[in-house]
Amino acid sequence: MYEMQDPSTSALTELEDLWPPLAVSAPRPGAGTGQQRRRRDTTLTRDGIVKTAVTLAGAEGPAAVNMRRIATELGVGVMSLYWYVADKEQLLDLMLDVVEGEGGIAQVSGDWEADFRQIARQRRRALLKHPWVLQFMSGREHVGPNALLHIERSLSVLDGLSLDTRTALHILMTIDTYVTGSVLGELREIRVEEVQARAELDDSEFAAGRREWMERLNKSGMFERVVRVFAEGIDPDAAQTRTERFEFGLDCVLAGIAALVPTMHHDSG
Amino acid sequence: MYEMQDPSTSALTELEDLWPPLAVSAPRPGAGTGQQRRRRDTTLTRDGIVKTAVTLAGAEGPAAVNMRRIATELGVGVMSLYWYVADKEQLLDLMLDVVEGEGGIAQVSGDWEADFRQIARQRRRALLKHPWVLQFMSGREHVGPNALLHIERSLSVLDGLSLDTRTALHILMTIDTYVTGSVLGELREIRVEEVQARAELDDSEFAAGRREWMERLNKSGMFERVVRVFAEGIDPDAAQTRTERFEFGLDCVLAGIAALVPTMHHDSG
DNA sequence: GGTGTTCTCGTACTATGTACGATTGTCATA
DNA sequence: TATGACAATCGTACATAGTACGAGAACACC
Repeated sequence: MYEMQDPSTSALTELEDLWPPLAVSAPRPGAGTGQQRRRRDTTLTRDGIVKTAVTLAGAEGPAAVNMRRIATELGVGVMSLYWYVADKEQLLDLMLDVVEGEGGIAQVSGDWEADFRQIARQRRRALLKHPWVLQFMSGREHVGPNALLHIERSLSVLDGLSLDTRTALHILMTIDTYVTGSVLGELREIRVEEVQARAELDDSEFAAGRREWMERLNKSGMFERVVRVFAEGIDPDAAQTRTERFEFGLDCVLAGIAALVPTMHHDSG
Repeated sequence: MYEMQDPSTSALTELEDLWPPLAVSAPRPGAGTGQQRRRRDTTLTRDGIVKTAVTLAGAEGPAAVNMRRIATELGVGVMSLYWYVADKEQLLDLMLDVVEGEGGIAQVSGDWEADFRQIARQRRRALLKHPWVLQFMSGREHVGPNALLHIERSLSVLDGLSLDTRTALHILMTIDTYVTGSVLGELREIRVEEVQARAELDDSEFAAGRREWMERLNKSGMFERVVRVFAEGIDPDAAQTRTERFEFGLDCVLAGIAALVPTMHHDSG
């Protein structure tokens, strides 16, 4: 299933004051600084809470991320968490930014196409490693410090092309959009596969249901091509196929950008 | 805010038996067929429930979609819903497929690039019109009949290129991936804008907080380019910019595909 | 009227997030 | 060393979800 991991939240504390206003207010005065006040062996800290939440999400899925469970995991009372975290929303924001910062900062080689390919792959890897991220991300703003670092780094890749700012942003978001959407689809596929695998254990009924479904689709006459796709059978190496597909799409996007760069707005400077 | 709308769920009933097994089991025997049994003026039906839920989501956002509220809206007891719908998950699946079928089926012109552009735009429009869809979609499989129709139609666009099935699927998913990811980002932006607009009413504090934030970013020295982007100011016509950006990315994706088509695997037939 | 099926829904249980406020440990000062 | 202020902890309680259970009403057919 998932492997336990030890998320590095080191960057979290030092960048703490780079969060936008209203998003992640600092903990109550003096909280999290750790040292002076301690009454139990395991001092509670915001980082500790976030780290636990991330680990928990990775190990048992997003559903396990609830305040009571986190508190239990840390051996503290539920409401103690609220000293360090305004509410669950804020905790989720903090969790997301941990993942955002996980990959570290890639080197910029000067070849923007290669650089973007690298960045895109790394981001895909991170999102696949933490399937819960997209679940929590949908519908959140998320401009934590590590997300900003990601943007800054990506913008720097385009330095050589002297594009104007808006165009550069378009390019970034186009790529990021592709990666996000892609992983979203991949995770959906993976989940479906898991369901199938589980159902195929007592396969008779499931397989029969599925066959009957295909039958109905076929009879309706409206799904000629879809039926053909299904008939080709399940992919023996689905993961490999997904990677290929990702690379394929990435090729398309990058090739498209490369083709259009000459026609783009350039910096007037 | 949102406008009330009357989702056309007509296609829902006739396509009901095209759902995959395990996903959306039919309602209890004879339920939803409507006619014979009625005891109150407003006969409860599965379609009616789904339609109400969709309208509710559009009018008051995804948070308003809960069983008690839907029941109230229909003037029935909460548990009555469960005669027609296995659980909330199933209801969400049904809701998604309503939106999926909303745009109707586009004509296929023969120019695959133009056709895909059309399909992509239509899908974007649908997703922007129902912002709750992506919220509910993330992490669901969703292969309802209307989704299948969408796939079938898209596959038919590629008929002329005689690509092998897998490659054709790659292309579809690349485009769909782009659209999904794009709208995901757009909605996030829109939500942020709403928050800002609301906060700018009592602007002093918000503006100050924001200014201070930029200050901190600037001082850290790590966000040269990001700060420059922010400094350029907020977009006066954000919606227009988003459309431009969408079209820009779509151009990139399509251009990329066009460039790579000659190198792709083709049908052996 | 009797009987079985279809449909309705009140009640109650199980999560959840979190407001409130009592309580306790710690430090700076008197 | 005593004391007051503050940092931090957490038990209790409430509101809002989904939904299991099973009693009963309405209906069809005999």
